[in-house]
Amino acid sequence: MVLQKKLNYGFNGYQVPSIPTASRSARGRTTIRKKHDSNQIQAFEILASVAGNFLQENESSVLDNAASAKDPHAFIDLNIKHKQEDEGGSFKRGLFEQGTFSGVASPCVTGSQGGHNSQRIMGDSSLFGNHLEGQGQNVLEREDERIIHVKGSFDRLIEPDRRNLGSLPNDSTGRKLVHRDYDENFVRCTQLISRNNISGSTPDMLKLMEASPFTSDMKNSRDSSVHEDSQRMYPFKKRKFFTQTSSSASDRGSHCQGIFDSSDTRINGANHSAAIEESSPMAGKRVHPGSRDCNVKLSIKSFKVPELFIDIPETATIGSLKRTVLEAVTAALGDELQVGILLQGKKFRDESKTLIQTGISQDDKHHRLRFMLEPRYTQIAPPTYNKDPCLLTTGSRQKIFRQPTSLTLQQGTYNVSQEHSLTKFESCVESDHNAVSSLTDNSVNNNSSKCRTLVAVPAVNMGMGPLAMVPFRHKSGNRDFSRRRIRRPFSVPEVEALVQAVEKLGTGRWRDVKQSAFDNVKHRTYVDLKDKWKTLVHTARISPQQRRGEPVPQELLDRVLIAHAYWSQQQCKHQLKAM
DNA sequence: TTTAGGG
DNA sequence: CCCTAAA
Repeated sequence: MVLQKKLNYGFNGYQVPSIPTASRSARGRTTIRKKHDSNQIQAFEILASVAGNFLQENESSVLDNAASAKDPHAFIDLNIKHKQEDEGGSFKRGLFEQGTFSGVASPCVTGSQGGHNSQRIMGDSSLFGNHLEGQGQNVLEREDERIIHVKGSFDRLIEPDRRNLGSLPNDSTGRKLVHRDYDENFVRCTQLISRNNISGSTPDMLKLMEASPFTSDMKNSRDSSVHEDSQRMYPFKKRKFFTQTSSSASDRGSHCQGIFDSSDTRINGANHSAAIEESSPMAGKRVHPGSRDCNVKLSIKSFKVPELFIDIPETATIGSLKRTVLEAVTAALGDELQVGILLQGKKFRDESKTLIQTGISQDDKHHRLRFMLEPRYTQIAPPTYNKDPCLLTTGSRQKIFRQPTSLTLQQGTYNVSQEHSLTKFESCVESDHNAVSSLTDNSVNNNSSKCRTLVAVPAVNMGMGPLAMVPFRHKSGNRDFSRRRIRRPFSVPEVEALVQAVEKLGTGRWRDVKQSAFDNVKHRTYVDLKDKWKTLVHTARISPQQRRGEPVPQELLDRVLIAHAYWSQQQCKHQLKAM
């Protein structure tokens, strides 16, 4: 029942320090528990070197350079961008100063939300996704086994959601079509393996990034599951403490929860670009004294995670796999991490020095800039964010607690025939064609014109400094967090069903509409349907050229307008009667 | 919980 | 899609 085949994934990611242990509860659930004495974080290093303007001048050398790294454990690809100060898209150093590490973990591109005090950091999961997807076929191939081990590079266990494990179906027979919904995916992650066991199979990250196997190999796969969420992002959304204990979305119960700090933080992202920006109070202070016209932009393009073992049912979707991995990565990064700076092998402690003063910003390939992830000294005063971007830290203001997610996989044969009636969806196997289209717009912030890249070379495998032993999470308590649901564009058949239902029931009875046409579609809530109708009406009113996504047949849009007009009128009549 | 709307 | 005030 449990795996035998191990799939190797090259996660571009951090070497994740903390290693919780997994255990099984009586109910067979896998839970994550911190090992008593491994409740610590191993510091690890990311070695980087300034490599000049390669993005522009010699990108291939960068790739080669990085690719030649022998130690797969941790290398990080950084961009340093010199950018003329311009109000529009200037880099905000805030992130580095305040440093949500999660933002680093997920290559981030964020647009500053003008006028918002809150930060919205969109992290990118595609980085993981591409790799996973690239080998996702392997997963799909394993149909004879219930569980598949996914071996990545990650020093950490992932924990499934305890809440829904119980719902893991034992049997797929006799089930009717089910949605392949993340929320129904069950993922079990149990053990981890030595970090050294990379099997040499850890794909070169950079190459993967270039090749993006998923897009090339999976694109034509018949199994839409391969497509599923290929380009999706999994933003984390922070919740306000003490508010909203439940969500209206019915299918969110199994989402992992956690807590972010009180600022509104989002993680989201774009493909492989790793520009990191942040809108924050710090944004206004980004000008370095003495170098006010030249910012150094650092962006972590990629990173590798040592090893990760996941037990995952073969019936799990690629999407759930991705999510699991992402979950693990983000969870592992958690809080309590900070980044130390090593310059030429020595820890650089003077945070007041500027990049220029330290030479980091210079076009110098010999600086050997390193970053070191390390536990945060709890007894240490919070880093001074305002001073120097050299220290990335999760910072006290940016606590991000995460809990492993639970993905329950509704086992069941995924029926390709996609039987659906116009009025009732019992199976929704969309292939999300249009999800792809929205992704071209990444790396927006990569103004490569003045971009330098720090090529990370593999870190010397050590990093067990004195800081290595620190409780991973000594602060327990509120960990509630939920993530934004994945985007699931409505397919045409769904739209048709919706239209038909609304034609029949009207626009004010979304619960009935849901029940009528989407009763078995768990990921479509009545709110979703209502929202979709709203957008449909809007879509129908705008010119076809302005429409995006999978085109909805004009005929349907016409019906939308008609139905909308009709029911609006009915509503008016009712209101008049009531008066 | 649903509805209705703004974000 | 999310968040929420209202119903």
